Formats: sequence, C-alpha cells, structure tokens
Amino acid sequence: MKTLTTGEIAKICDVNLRTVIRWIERGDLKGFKLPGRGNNRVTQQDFVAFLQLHQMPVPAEFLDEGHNHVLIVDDELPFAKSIQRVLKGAGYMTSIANDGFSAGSQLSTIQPALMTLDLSMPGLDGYDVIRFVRHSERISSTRILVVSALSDQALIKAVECGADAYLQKPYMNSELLAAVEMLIDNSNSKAKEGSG
Amino acid sequence: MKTLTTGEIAKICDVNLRTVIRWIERGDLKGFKLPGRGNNRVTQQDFVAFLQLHQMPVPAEFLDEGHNHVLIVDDELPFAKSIQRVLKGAGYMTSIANDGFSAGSQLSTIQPALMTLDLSMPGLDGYDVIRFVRHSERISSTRILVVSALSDQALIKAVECGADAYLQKPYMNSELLAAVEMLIDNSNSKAKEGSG
DNA sequence: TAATAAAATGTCACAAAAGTCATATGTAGA
DNA sequence: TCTACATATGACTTTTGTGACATTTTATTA
Repeated sequence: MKTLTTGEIAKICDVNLRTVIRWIERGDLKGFKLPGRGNNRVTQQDFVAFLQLHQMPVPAEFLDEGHNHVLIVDDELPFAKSIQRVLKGAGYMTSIANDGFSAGSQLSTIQPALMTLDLSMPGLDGYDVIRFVRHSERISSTRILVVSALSDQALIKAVECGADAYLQKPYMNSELLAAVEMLIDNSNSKAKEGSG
Repeated sequence: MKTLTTGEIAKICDVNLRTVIRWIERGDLKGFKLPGRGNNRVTQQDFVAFLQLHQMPVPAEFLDEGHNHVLIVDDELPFAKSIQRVLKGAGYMTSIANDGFSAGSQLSTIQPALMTLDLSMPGLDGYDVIRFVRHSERISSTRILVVSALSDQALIKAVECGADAYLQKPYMNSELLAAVEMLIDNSNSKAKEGSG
C-alpha cells in the first residue's frame, strides 16, 4: 500500500508541513501514526479522497488514467488494427502509433499501462525505445510487450534491454490477450473487470 | 503544484483582497478552499487562464516553463550540436532529439516554445510530424522551424503542412538566431532579454 | 557508529476570511 | 442632462488558520 508523508503532501498541496499535521490532527485528513516518534502517514487512497472532497487539484500520477490503456506501436497499419481489434474486444482502451514520433508523443501524453512494440520499424531502433522508456522517470513503469517476427535471440535481447515480455509472430490472438492481461494485471490488479 | 493565495493575487492585480475573494465566489476565477478556515487557493495555471481571458497583463514569471526552450530535432548529432551552441549562446534552454521517438516524447514532456525540425530523418516523415503537432491540442501551439537542404518546393510544402518558417541549408548562424527569435518573440514577446 | 536528512513540536506574527458600510461605476429612463 | 437604481469595489474590524522559525527527535545512509 502506497503511503505519503506529511512532507510529500505539503509539497503537493503547496502548504506548510505544519499545516498538513494540523489537518490530520483536526481530522480533516485521515492518517495514521507510526510507532516511535509518531510520524504521520496517509494512504494514497485517503489523500486522493481528501483532495477530491475539497475540490483540490489531483496530480496526474495519482489518477492513473492510463491504467486500462494500451498503446500499439507498429508501422504496418493492418497489423496494428488487428491487435487493436483483439484488445478493444477485451475492454481495453487503445491507441495506435505508426511512427516513432507519434509513439513517443502518445506514450508521454497518455501514459498507458502497456505498449506493444514492433522491433523492426523503419528508422526506429526498438532497443533504443525500450532503453529510453526505462530511463524516463515519467514513463518508466510502462509495461512493454515486444511483438516481432525476429529471431529468439533478438527478442531475448529486447528483454535484456528492459522489455517485460515478447510475443513471436505468428501468434494466436488468445496468446496476445493472455500476455497483455498478464502484464497489466501484474502491475495493477484493479485494471479491469474480467470478460466473464 | 504551484498555487497562489488571494493576497498574492490581490497584489498582482492591484485590487483589494476582498475583491479577489468575490471573484472566486462568483466563479469568475477558479479556485479551491483549504480545509480549516477555508482559505482560498488558485493554481497558477487557472490564474494565468483568468488573466488571459480578461486580457489582463500576465507577469513574466507565470508564463509557461517551456517558453524559453527549444527542442532540436535532427539525426545528425554534430549538426544538432551546432544549432544547440548557437541557441545556448543566445540564452535559450535547449534539448536534442536524434530520433522520432525521442522527439515525440520530449515535445510532449517539455512542451518547448519552438522545435527545429530536420525534414529528412530516416524513417520519419517530417510532414507527418508537422501535421501531428498541429492536430495535438497539448502541443499544437509549438512553433516549428524547418531546417533542411531540400528544395524550395519541399520547404514550401512544409509550411503548407503547418510549419511556421523554414531555413534552407546552408545558412548563417545569424539567420538561424534571427528566425528563432522572430518565432519565439512572435508568440511570446517577453520570453527573454535581448543580447544587447 | 557517526553523519545527514526528514518529521514533529511549540510559539508567535502575520495573513486571510467574513461581515458591514461607504463609495465608485455603469445603465436606463424621463 | 439629470435622477434613480443596480452592481462592483474599497475600507475597516474581528477572528483564526497558516507560515516561519528554532529546536528536538527519529529515520536513513554511509
């Protein structure tokens, strides 16, 4: 369970740390005390509820809007659409990027839970993309599913670069879906309702 | 998240504190209340929107962070560095993207005032990039300066796609700087101090 | 274990809220 | 042009939440 300290809350709300402690003492903000000095902690859930109750702005990173979103990166549109069809049918939000620029932009804007990545796009080194994502704080937790017809060796190299899983073409739609669900559920258990 | 108190806003707008509170109560200015006494807070973003809506002067320190930032998109690193040297020397913040993915990501993250764009990057259609930027709400106001050795015809096509200006290689550094300053000053006249 | 960073606490001055009344500004009608 | 009215803003006051500072204690890191 993710929790926040008074100092973190003070920064987010742009108020003094003293004030945050008073909110907790007064009962405006639900929190609990650690043993020892009695340091305050507030669960992320309680903090977001507090912000919403008082109509205060909620930082994007607490909303995880993209939690159900998959970005499909592939330059072959028919292929991307095929993936999209499968994932949409399973209830995921989807977007397609068919060049590197679009992929980078959408990844940073939408902050999706998962990205499917074609390794062999013209002018775009898939390994570089993986490394870039892993080294960019804002998007480093994005799950990466590499989808490619390349050799086992190439796919394993992708995982070594930081990809979470790979799927070798050709594959069955059920395999694609299983991989996506595994990766998303793995990172965020409340991502979606089952299809049953 | 940077916020402002009613007192700070009162000083900036040169009105009575009581008046600022009435603006918020009346809904003219979007704000929220802290628990406790109910002190009002206004996010910097909402305040700037309010000022612009009413055509009131916006203090320089409230302008976008990227207002002085230029993103250099070029796959040839020596060339990109050369541009960077010129712009840094003139006091601009700079970043380099040498592939499409990096360009898209940085553009969305930094939201720079201007992007220099090489039209002929491998695997990346410069015209597509320009159209994408112009159709993405968050970044559509980014100034685009096309820098290329291509024909006049190709450069004019870029402008038709939505680029703001172009610079044909080879060019003088002074021309580059003049173009950048013209485009940035055009969109934001108080972005920076002149070099004289 | 020592050094450093972060949080809690106590206190005081200040700043903001809220109520009220006076004044300024603008509009409509004669 | 003048008057009557509506509305917005400023001035003043009381109350109290918040910020700043100094200090102590705990947690983290080397």
